[in-house]
Order: sequence, then C-alpha cells, then structure tokens
Amino acid sequence: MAGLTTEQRVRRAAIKLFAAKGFHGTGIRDLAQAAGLSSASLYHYMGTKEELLAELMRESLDRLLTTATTAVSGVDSPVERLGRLVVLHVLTHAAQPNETRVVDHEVRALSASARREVVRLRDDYERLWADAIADGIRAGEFTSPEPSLARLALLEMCNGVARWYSPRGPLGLDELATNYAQMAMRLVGGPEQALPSFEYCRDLVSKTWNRRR
Amino acid sequence: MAGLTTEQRVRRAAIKLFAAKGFHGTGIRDLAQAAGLSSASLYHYMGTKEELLAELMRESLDRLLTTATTAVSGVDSPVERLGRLVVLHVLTHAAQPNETRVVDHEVRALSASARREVVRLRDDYERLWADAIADGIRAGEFTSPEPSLARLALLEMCNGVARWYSPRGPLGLDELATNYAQMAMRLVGGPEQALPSFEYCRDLVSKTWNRRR
Amino acid sequence: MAGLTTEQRVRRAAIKLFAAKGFHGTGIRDLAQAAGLSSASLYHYMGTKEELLAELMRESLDRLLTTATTAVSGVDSPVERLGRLVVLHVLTHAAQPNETRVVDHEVRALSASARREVVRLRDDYERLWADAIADGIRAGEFTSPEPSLARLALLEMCNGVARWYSPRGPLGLDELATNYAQMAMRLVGGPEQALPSFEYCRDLVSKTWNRRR
Amino acid sequence: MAGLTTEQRVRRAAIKLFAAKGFHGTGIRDLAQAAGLSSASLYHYMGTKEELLAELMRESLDRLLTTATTAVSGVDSPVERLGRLVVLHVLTHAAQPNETRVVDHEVRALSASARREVVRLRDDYERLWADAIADGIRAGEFTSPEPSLARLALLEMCNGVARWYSPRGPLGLDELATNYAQMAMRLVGGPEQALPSFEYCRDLVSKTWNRRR
DNA sequence: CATGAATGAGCGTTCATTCAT
DNA sequence: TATGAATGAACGCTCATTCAT
Repeated sequence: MAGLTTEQRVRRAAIKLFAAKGFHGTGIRDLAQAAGLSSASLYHYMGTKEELLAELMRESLDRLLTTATTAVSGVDSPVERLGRLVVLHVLTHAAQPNETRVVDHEVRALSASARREVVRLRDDYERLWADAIADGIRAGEFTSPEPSLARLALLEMCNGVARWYSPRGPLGLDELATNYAQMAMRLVGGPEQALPSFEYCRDLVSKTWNRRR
Repeated sequence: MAGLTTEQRVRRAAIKLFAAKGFHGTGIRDLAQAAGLSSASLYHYMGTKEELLAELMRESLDRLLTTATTAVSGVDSPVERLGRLVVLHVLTHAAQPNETRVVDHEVRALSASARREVVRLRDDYERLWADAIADGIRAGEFTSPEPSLARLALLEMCNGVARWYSPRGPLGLDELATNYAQMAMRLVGGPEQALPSFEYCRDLVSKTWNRRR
Repeated sequence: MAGLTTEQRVRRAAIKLFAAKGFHGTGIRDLAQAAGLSSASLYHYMGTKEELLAELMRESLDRLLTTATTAVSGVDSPVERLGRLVVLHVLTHAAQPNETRVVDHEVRALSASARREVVRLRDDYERLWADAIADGIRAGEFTSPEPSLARLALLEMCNGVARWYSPRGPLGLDELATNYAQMAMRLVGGPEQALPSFEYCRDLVSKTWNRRR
Repeated sequence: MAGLTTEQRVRRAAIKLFAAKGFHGTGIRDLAQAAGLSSASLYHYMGTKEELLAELMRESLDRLLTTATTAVSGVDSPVERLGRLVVLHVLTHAAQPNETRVVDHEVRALSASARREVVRLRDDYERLWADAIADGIRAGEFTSPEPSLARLALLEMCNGVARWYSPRGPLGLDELATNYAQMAMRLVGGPEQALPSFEYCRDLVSKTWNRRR
C-alpha cells in the first residue's frame, strides 16, 4: 500500500469490497476499516457511498472505452478490430476483475441519473463491437444470422473471465486471450487463424490501468 | 396471482425482488409488501431471509440439474448432448430470468454451509457440460485447445440470456435457442447444422417449471 | 402429566417458566410449547399473560396465608406460633420452589392494581409473623431490639430456601425445617429447644398444595 | 448528574432500570432515554445489552469480594471475621441496593460463559463466609449443627436488606448493621456482644464504592 | 486532516394478541 | 376446543451520514 494517496486507498478498498460483497452488502464501516480510516474520515475523500460507486463505475468504463477506441480507430479490417476488442476485454477482465465485477453487477444500485451515464458509456462501448461485427458481415468475413445475438454472446462470454480467472491458475494471460480470440472468431464464423497482436493489446491495457487517476 | 398459495406468493415476490435489487438490497418490508403481507406474517412462510434465499437457489438449481440430467442421460452423441444442454440452459434463462439471476448473482450472500450445497449442485451441473465437451473432443467432433475454457465461455455466454432477453423483443424462444446452439457448436468447432430438437427441450423445460413445488 | 386438565397444564408450565426465566424472559410461545398447545389455544385458558401471572401469585399467596392462619389460630404460645410459621414457610418454599420464586421475584411485573392485591395478601401474611414476634417479646420469651428487623431477617432467610434447596441433596425436609426453626429461635433470642411438630406442619402443607385449584 | 462521563451515565441508568424492571423488562430505548441518549448512541458506550449486564455484575461482585477480602485477611478471630462480613454485606446492600439487586436477580439472564464467571466470583465470596463459620465452630465459638445452612441463611437474610432498606426510614446505617451483626451472631450461637467496628467497615465500603471505575 | 460523538431511520426478527374457521 | 393465519408494535441492533473539535 506504500505510495498510495489516502484517496486511492479508499477507492481500492471500495472496489475490492463492492466486488466481493456487493454494494449493499458493504457497509461504510467495512470500507473505513479496509481503508485504514475512521468512518467519519472517509467522507473527506468521497461524497456519499452511492456517489463513490458511480465514480468508480464511470472511471472503469471510461478506461475501457478509451482503450478500445484507441485500439480500433483507424483499423480497417473488421477481423482485426473484433480480435483486438476481444483480447482487450479479456485482458482487462482478467487483470482488473474487481473493477469489472462492480461494473457488471452493480448498475442496479445506482441512482437513475448515474445509471443513465453509465449505460450510455456501456452503449458506446458495445457500439464498437456491433460495428466490427456488422462490418465483418458486410465484408463477407463473418457469418452471423443474428449479429446482435453474436455481440451479446461474445460480451457475456468475455465478461465471465472476471468471475473465474486467476493469475495463479494454469493459464497465462496470453493463452487466455488467444484462446478467447479464437473462440470468438469461430463464434462469428470468421478466420480463426487471424489473431491480433497480444503484445500490442497487453501494452495498451497496461498503459491505461497504470495511469493514475 | 390467483390460485397461488401465500407461500408461493412469498417465494415469487422474493425471486422477483432478489433478482431486481439483490439480496442485500431487498428489505424484509419490501418483501412483505410485494407478497401482500405484513412483515410479521412473512415469518409464517419462511425461516430467515437468508434461509429463504438458500431454498430458492437450491430449488432452482435442482430443477436445472434434473432437467439437464434427464435430457442427456442415455444419449450417446456428444454433439446432441451439448446441443441439448445449450438449448435447455438458454430456454431456462429466457423463461425464468429472475430465478436464474438470483442463482448466478447471490451465491456470496449465502452462509458458508448453504453456499457449499449450492456450489455442489452447480458443480454437478457443470460436469454434464464438461463431459459432453470432453467426449466430443475424444470422438473428434469438437476441436477445443482448452476444453475448460470452452465450457466456461459457453456457460457464461448462455447465462447472459437472463440479463437481456425479453419475450416482447423481436426474437422468439425458438430462434433464440437455435442461434445459441449454432454459436455454441461453432465455438467448439463442432458440426453446426446438427441442432437438437427445440420442441423436445421446450417441453422438458416447461414440464419442469410448471410442476408446482 | 396424566390426570391434569389442560388449564392445570398451562398453569404449571407458566409457574415453571416464570420461575426459571422470569416473567419478561418467558414468551407466550415458550408457554404454549411447554403446555403442549398452540399459542392461540393458550388464550382459552388464560386472560393476558399478565393476568395469568397475577392469578398464579394471588393463589400462591392465598394458600400460604390460609395455611399459616390455620396453623397459628387459637395457639397461645408465641414461641409455638413463630416455630410453626418458620416450618410452614420453609416447607412450602422447599416443596414449591417455583411458585415461591415467582411470588418473590415478579411483583414488579404486575400492573398497579394487581400489585396492590398481592401486596395486601403479603402484608396480611407478614402480620402473622409480626404478631408472633411482638407477643413473644411482650411475654418475655424473645428479645429483639428491633422486632421489624427480626421479622424481615427471618422472612428473607426462609425465602432463600426456594433458591437452593433440592430434595436430591443431603438434607431431608425434616432436618431442613428443624434447623431453620432452631436458627430462627436463636435469632430472636427464644428457647431453641422448643420446636413445633414437624409432622403437623408437613401434613398441613401437603393438604394445602394437594388440593386442586 | 454533573461531573459524570456519558459512559457512567449509561451504567447508572442501566443499574437503576435493571434493578427496577429487570433485565428483560428493560428495553434498549428505556436505557437510552434514562441516559439521555438516542438508542443508537448507546452503542458507543456498551457492547450488547447482555454484555453491559455482565460487566455491571462482574464489577459489583468484584468490589464486594475485594472489600470483604481486605476486611478479613489477617484477622484471626472467626467471630470478628464473620461480624465484619455481615456488616460489610449489609452496608453494601443498604447503600447500593440497585447493584445488589441486579447481582442477586439477574444471573439467569447471563449467557453461559458470563454466568460462569459471575458464579465463580460469588463462590469465592461465599467461601469467606464458609471459612469464618467453619473456623468459629472449630474454635468452639459457634455452634451450628449444619454450617452450610447457617451460611445460606445468613447470606439470604443479609441480601434482603437491599429489597427494603431506605435511608429515609427510621433506621440509620449503624443501627441496621449492628442489629444484623447481633442477629447473625445469635444465629450461629456466637457471642453477641462482640461486634465489629462499624466505622472501620463503613469507611471500607465507602472507599470501595467511591472509587470511580 | 482526522475522529469521537451523535442520531434518525431502518434493519431483520419476535412480541402478545386476535379471529375466522 | 383448537389452531393456522394474521398483525401492529416493539425488540436489539446497525445503517449512512453529520459535525464540533
């Protein structure tokens, strides 16, 4: 925990606890204890508990969206674009499972207005996937009878990684990502040997998440 | 709500609310109101809130496991088995999204002992998938470099259905299930034209879920 | 429990539980279970919980007062009267410890009006002791500088029996009663060899408590 | 109430209410009101209601045991020892009737483990009495056919003081204590003119109870 | 910055009691 | 007689939040 500001410690504690026990299952006192503060002091570093959640979610989605936009912009090949999206998504979910779980599970805990923002970010992100799939079909590289279904299936299957992947397990990040990219390509009927550069994606993810808020 | 016993009304209310707001986000008074009772009366029909959750989860998983076991037992072809599992899973998640969401999201809210039971049921269920995939690979019908990854990817992708499918949307249950079966076959490199009987699976699911507890 | 009416079972259960856990520590459901009834059925045999307590206390005190009045009326000797009071009191407290404990501990749980009745009965009972002591002093058989103090000391010391006496312990009822009578005589400076008839008192107590309500 | 910390106010309120209405008859809201706090604030100054009770009882018994041990240690004469024990006990029960009533009445409300501690303290205390009586008999100064009975009778008779003594009544503490010492001596057949120093005992009690926790 | 103190509101649960059957 | 069903009120306790210091 050395080198972290108190605010960062609060946010880390929140992410960890919200991921592990849920937003409603995490008390303000749990948070305070995990951050090494009194519960009163917590309020120097956050608004309400719900505002903290909203911030964390917006930030996580922001990073994901930014990274993905960077990765696919200017890339013509839909195959390459979809491949990059899958690998980025999987790497992010494997490397930041707590952030990811919070984003995926706690939308319902947000107030209406915060939820709207988050949903909009999520929609923007999913559009990148939808576009890659649609372009791939148009270009004759993918064959999906129901492109929306494919998108949803792909996203859910990749989200799942956050729920079970462990760096102490048998699979390295590269194998994990490559396998998922292959499964994704198969799922949309694309060329499965055409996989994106793992190193490129890994560096992109790492750059995004090491950048301090 | 006609024709339901009070206990059933309580359980339905619990499933709906736990699915919508989470276990910790649902108060006993919410539950009572949704069931049309006072909060004191609730306790004629349940033990503690947590015991109610545990019962609901066990029952849902029990049904899923029973249905799936029925569907695959005695079937030799791994392709047919996996196909049926996918269709059953998708139909169940589309038709009973609340039960399913609770099962998938609220394991962490269970006490240690209840969690053990639920995890065991889930493990039994996943074994059916693992066996079908492993047998398919052995028989040369599937080609998956990492069978466990394939199983996890398939399950997560099918779970997702409960989060977004709406019977009022453009897709019917048959299209939904058939598409998922096709995507699943592609994902494991199997023969995608060999799809299981939708009617058979639909009847099985319907029989399981119409049976009153 | 054979041969008891349901009402008697209820009263016995109440006495036992009120003695063991206190009036406020005993729930209506405890009572029902101990009496072998549903809590609703209980109300066929009692008024409110508090009325039940009041009845039990009045009845116990009534018996004690009646027995004691019988034992001392027409007896001239204050020594004999005080001796009988001590033996009766001790025997009652040893044989009916639950009734006694309730009477001694739960006055505060009564409503004002019920408390008044109970206190009046108690006062009548204590008057018998006060008279015996005063007469003994007047007759030169007792020497107590503060007769009220002696009365209170005697009563409390005898009440204590209900808190610890066990028929399975080393002391029989006769030794117990005789010893207490001796200690009492000493305490008021009376002739300690002049002890009342144990058999007479035992029979009186036994007659009083075997009489069904 | 001036000069008291909030914690002390809470404890005083608890002692007063537990004594007056019993542990189970006292609600957390009663406690809060008597202490001048909200029921939530109460929990800054105590653990659970039951832990508060246990603390209060342990502390009261601790003081009693300490005072009594001080008073009798190094004293050879059993007559003097028993006399001091009686006077200390009576003074304590007259001066701190609430503490005393709680200790004497609410043992049953304790959890098993707290009860064990309290009973052990009580046993240690009663041993001082048992030793004084046994030594007195051995020395030929007391004549008690059943020493245990004498001990129990003495203790109960002295406990009673807390139930009725009022400083606004006709008796001063000195008369009260002296009379009880005399009655006690008579009860065990000891020399009743040999009474312990009232002033010594009064100062000891007062020192013990004025010491702030 | 940091926190002890404080609280209104609410938590899950149990209370004593009633009543239709 | 007997009870399942029902409930308003209260239980002991924790919640997220504020604020004076």
